[in-house]
Amino acid sequence: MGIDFLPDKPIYQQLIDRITGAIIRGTLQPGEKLPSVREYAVEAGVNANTMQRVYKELEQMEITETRRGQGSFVTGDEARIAMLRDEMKEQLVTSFLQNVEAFGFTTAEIVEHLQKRGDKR
Amino acid sequence: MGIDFLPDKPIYQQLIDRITGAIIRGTLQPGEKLPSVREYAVEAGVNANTMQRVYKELEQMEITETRRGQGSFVTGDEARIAMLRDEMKEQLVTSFLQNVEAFGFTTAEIVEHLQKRGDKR
Amino acid sequence: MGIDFLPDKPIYQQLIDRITGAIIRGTLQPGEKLPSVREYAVEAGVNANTMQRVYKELEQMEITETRRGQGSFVTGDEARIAMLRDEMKEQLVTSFLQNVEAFGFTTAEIVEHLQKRGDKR
Amino acid sequence: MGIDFLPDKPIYQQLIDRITGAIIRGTLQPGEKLPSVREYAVEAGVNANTMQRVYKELEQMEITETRRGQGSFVTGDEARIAMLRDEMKEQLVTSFLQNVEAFGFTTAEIVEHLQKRGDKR
DNA sequence: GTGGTCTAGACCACT
DNA sequence: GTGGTCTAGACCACG
Repeated sequence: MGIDFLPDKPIYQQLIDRITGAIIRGTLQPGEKLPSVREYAVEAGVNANTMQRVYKELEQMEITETRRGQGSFVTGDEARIAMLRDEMKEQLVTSFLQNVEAFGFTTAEIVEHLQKRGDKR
Repeated sequence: MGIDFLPDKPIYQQLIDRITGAIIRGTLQPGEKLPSVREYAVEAGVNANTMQRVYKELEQMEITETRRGQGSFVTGDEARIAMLRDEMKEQLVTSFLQNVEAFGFTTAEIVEHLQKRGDKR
Repeated sequence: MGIDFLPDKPIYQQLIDRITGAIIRGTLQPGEKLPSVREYAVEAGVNANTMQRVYKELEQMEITETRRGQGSFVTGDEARIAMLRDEMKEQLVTSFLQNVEAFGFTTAEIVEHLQKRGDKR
Repeated sequence: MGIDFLPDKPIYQQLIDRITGAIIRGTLQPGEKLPSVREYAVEAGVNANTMQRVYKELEQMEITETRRGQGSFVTGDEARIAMLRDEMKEQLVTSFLQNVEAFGFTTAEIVEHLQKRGDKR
């Protein structure tokens, strides 16, 4: 109980990423109920307001739905989830490539390094 | 005049990255003199305090040296630069892989996407 | 079975509006019996407590009467219904005009838009 | 000093509407600087966090831009503002018509009432 | 018991 | 001095 958060990224952002990841991965299924704000807050070891903000942003991203008095649910719209997956991948790769270029590496060089590292796991 | 900065990364950090990149790439040669704080601040369109901080941090990373009354210079220590290059690459790839895993993508899938994107430019 | 509710207005309020509308429109006649709380709750797909609250508020507005053991009935007082109709219209228009002004639109501009939209249906 | 807020609408929402209205109306010009979060909070008589939330949502709506350490500014993109104006009008009219129909009034009847009221001002 | 709003106040990052 | 994050805790609206 209690999640380890990185120091240089907002906690609420890390929580959003974590939940988004679980949905993309299928750990959280379409239509599945999320823990209540308060439950999750305790589990993650953060303040309930922080968790509330997380859920609110997830809803604005249209990847969860909130039903008053009933809780939050993963969207049932599987196409939306598939789209989200692509968006995340795109975004991940784009910002990575921006950095790669900013530092003057070639894509080939990086991919090589990447595969070496990826294989070891 | 004026650099385009990304909105969600500190400006001073982006400037550090930019200069570091130029050194790694060789655009800035070992021992070469950097522009003065004021010059560079004007050129980049940022506050002089911000630029001052950038130079200070570069010096702490030991990739530039400040000679009193003469300005800042890229370190002449080429081994240090080569090391820096490797550090940056390592760090870039590591944090990327962390994200890739966090979101449940496979390295293979990402590399494929990466190559598609990298080729087009 | 099951009514589509707007997400940002209380369900009980939407139900009150819906029944009030039916009475104003004459779909529900003066003196006519309303469905039982349970029946209507099932039909609308809401919690019975919610429906209970709806009926209670309708009675407080004096547009329905509850006869013990027999159920709820639309008031027989037709003058009351006519008055209700005017009240609703007044209230609707007033709050609309408040918004129109708050956002700096002119009444003429809005009416024009309104007629365009109203005609198409 | 201190704004009068309606009791049945979130304060932060009313503040968003108020600022949006000022922008649409031109009271706040494109590119103009908004008061700082703290200043406005004092002026409106609300907590600084509430105001912060308001500014954040305005930014998400892309009608203001935040520059770190410098404050918030109305977007300079006039097309965006024009679009916003249309969106607001559309939304206002749509929700109004929904209510009109829900209560069984005809558009003609309402427009007539609206013009009578609008003329008196 | 659920989510939503608001306040109060601390502390940090950035320019 | 600016915006951004986080905590703590109260109170309300809803089902």
